[in-house]
Amino acid sequence: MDARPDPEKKPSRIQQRNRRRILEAALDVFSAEGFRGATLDAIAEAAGMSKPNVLYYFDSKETIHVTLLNGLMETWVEPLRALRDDADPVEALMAYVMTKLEMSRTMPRESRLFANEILQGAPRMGPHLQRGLKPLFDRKCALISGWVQAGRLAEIDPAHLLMTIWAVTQHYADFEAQVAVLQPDRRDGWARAERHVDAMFRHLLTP
Amino acid sequence: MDARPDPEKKPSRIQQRNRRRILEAALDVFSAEGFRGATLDAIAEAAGMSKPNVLYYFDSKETIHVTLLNGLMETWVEPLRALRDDADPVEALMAYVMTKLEMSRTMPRESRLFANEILQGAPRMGPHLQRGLKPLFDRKCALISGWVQAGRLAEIDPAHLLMTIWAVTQHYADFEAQVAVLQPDRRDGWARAERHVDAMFRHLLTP
DNA sequence: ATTATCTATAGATCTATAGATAATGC
DNA sequence: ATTATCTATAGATCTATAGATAATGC
Repeated sequence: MDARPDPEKKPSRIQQRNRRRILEAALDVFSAEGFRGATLDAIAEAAGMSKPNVLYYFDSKETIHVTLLNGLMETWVEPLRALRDDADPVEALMAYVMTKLEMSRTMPRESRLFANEILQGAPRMGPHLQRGLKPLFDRKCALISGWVQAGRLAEIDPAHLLMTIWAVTQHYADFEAQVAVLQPDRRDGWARAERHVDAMFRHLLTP
Repeated sequence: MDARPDPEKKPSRIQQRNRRRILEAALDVFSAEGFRGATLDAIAEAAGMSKPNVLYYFDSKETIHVTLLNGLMETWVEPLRALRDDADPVEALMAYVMTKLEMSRTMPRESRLFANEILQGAPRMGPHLQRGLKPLFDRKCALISGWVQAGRLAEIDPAHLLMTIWAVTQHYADFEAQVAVLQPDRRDGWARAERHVDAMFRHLLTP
C-alpha cells in the first residue's frame, strides 16, 4: 500500500525536504507548461525522485498544483498588502510599482504560474480570488481613491491603475519569450525597462 | 485509407466550410485550454464532427494549431502595421491604443491564443516572431523615435511604449477571469476601462 | 516499528491510422 | 470516380495504485 504520511503527526525532516523539492520542481514545470502540459514524470524527474515517490508526498497532481498556488499567493500579494497611507502617496505607489517589476525579474516562474492559471479561467483559484484578493483589492482602491480626492495624487481610476501596474510589470515575466526577441540586449534590457516603468508611472501619478 | 484532400487541387465548398468550422472550434478550445490542454475530442465536438473527420482535413493537432496561429498573426499585428507618420503622432498612437483595446473586447480568444503560446515560450511561433514581428517592431520604434526627437511626442522609450500598450490592452482579455472578479459591474466595466486607457495614454504621450 | 522508496502495472485518455461505407459531382 | 465520413482500434502517454523491499528512528 502506498500509505501517505500521517498529516496529524509533525512531518519528519525527510518529509519536509522532499515536499520542498517537489514543490520547487513543480514550480519549474507548471510555470513552463501549464497544468495540463505538466506531467508527473517531468515533475518527478526535476525533483530527482520516482513518480510513485512523488505521489507518496502529495495525493495527486492537482494537490501539488493547488498547494503551490496557495503557498505562493501570499508572497505574491504581499507588496500590495504593504501599500499604506504614507507620507507621500506617489512614493508609496512608486515603491509598489518597482517592487512588482523587481518581482517579475527575480520570480518569473511565479508570475507565469499565476498567469497560466488565470489565462485558463482560474479553475483552481477562482474562490481564492473572490475571498482573498477581492477584499484586499477593494481596500487598496479605497485608499488610493482617498489620495486622489485629497489632491495628493493625479486624477486616476484606482482599480484600473492597479490592474495597469500588474499588466505592465508582469508583462516582462509572462511574455519574456517575446520581449527577448524584440529587445535582445539582455544586459541593458532590465535597466531600460526600469527607467521606462519608473518614468512612466511617476509622470502618471504626480498631481 | 484516410487519404487527405489533395492540396494541389482547389478546395471544394465542403472542404472550405469544414476547414473553417474546425479552425473556429480550435480557436475556442486552444484559447481556453492551451495547446496541451486542448484535445482533438474537444475540437471535434465543438466543430460538430467526428475525430477522424477532423484529421481528414488537418494532418495533426499541431497542424491545426500552427494554421490557426499563422492565419491570425496578420490580423493581430495589422493595426501596428497601420501606424503611419500622420498629421498628429499623438492621435495616431491613440488610435492604435484604442484599436488594440477594442480588439481585446471583441477578440479575446485570439488574444488568449497568443498569450498561451508566448507564455509557454512560443515553441511554435518563435521563428515567426523573429522574422515577422521583429522587423515591423523595429520600423515602428524608429518612427516613434523620430516623433519624440521632433518634439511632437512626449519623451518616452519607443520599444517599451509599444510593449506597455500591448500589456495594458491585452490584460483585459488575457486576465479576464481576474478582471471579472475585481470589477464585476460588466455593464459599465468596458466603458471605465476605455476612459482609463484613453486618459492614461493621452496624458503619457502628449508633449 | 515506522517511514520512505522501488518495481510493476491497471486503467484512463489521447493522437492518429486502417479500412469500410456513404455522399457528391461530373 | 472522387470526396467525405464512419466504426474500430493500435499504440503512446499519463495518472494513480498495489505490493514488496529498503532505510530510518526509537
